[in-house]
Amino acid sequence: MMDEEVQERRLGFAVKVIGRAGFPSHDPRRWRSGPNVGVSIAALHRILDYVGEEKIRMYRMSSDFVPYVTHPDMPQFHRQIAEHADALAAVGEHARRRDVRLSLHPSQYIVLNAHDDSIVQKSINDLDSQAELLDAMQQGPEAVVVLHVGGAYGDKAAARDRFVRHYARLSEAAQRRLVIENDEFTYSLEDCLWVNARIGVPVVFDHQHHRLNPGPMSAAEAARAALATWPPAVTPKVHYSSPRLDGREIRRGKEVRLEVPLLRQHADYIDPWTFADFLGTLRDLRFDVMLEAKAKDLALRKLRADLRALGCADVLRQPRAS
DNA sequence: CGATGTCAAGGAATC
DNA sequence: GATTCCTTGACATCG
Repeated sequence: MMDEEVQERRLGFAVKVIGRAGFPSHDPRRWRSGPNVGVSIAALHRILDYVGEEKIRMYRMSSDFVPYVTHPDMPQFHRQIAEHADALAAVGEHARRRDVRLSLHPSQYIVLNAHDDSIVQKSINDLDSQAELLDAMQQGPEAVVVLHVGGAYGDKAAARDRFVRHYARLSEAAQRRLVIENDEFTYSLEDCLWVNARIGVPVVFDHQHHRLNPGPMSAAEAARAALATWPPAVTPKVHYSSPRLDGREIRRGKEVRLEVPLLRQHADYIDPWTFADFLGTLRDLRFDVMLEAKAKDLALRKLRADLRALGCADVLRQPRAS
């Protein structure tokens, strides 16, 4: 029966618990109040208890988990990971005990392929720190740091080359943890595969980004190509979201138009039919699915319930590890 | 106490 | 060159 559990695909959600009150993701206080990773660790223990109850086995931690840890003007915060090594190892053990796969996704300000070297160096410091955190939590190779390739700066090929060059400056830990994700505007899945071919960094397939910024491959083909970039011993993962369908009406005299950009945003919940169709094309492959929906853990719980109600919960089953 | 302003950070589109 | 959006919530401060 252990084997049956292993056959269930992991579904995950990002950062914020909204299905229950009183589960902050980290210590959110401003620097004047002396925020500390110890508070974030206590918060994560609570979240792990919650996801354990809900049988959720994947969770993206807040990228602000260690407050101000790389802030250039605040060296007093820079040693938190070393100072809390024991507590970090303990919370990491808690996650492993519950079989919860952890990940991190640095914010939009982390741009490894920037022109400005001060931005590059700040980004490297942040990525090194995020990898150091997962190492301190003694997580296996499935705990990855997910990053977009970055800006285009009017010359995508040159910017892509810069990503490859700057990657070499990351710490060993950051290089080992880093994976890249296709984005909705600039770097398509093909671009990510190009980077993978150069430096071996695995690719997270983001379904909605692929639909918004597609190449020649269908979603299923693109997902297969991305999944193949992962080492055989590491379960890959993909990102899945549904578009916001409501629109804000803008009235100008008699004319009424709808704001289209909302479509690029994440919906509150996941459309179970399109989700099931997509997973149905990949039944033979092992991978986890990170859901990106505004309703977070509630969206995950609702998706599971919806798939059961619609009779397609079998798409959450996957082949055994080989 | 409720309302408002603020938060470390970048890129790109728009004007 | 400057402004705004992206997107996010809750801290922090003010009235």
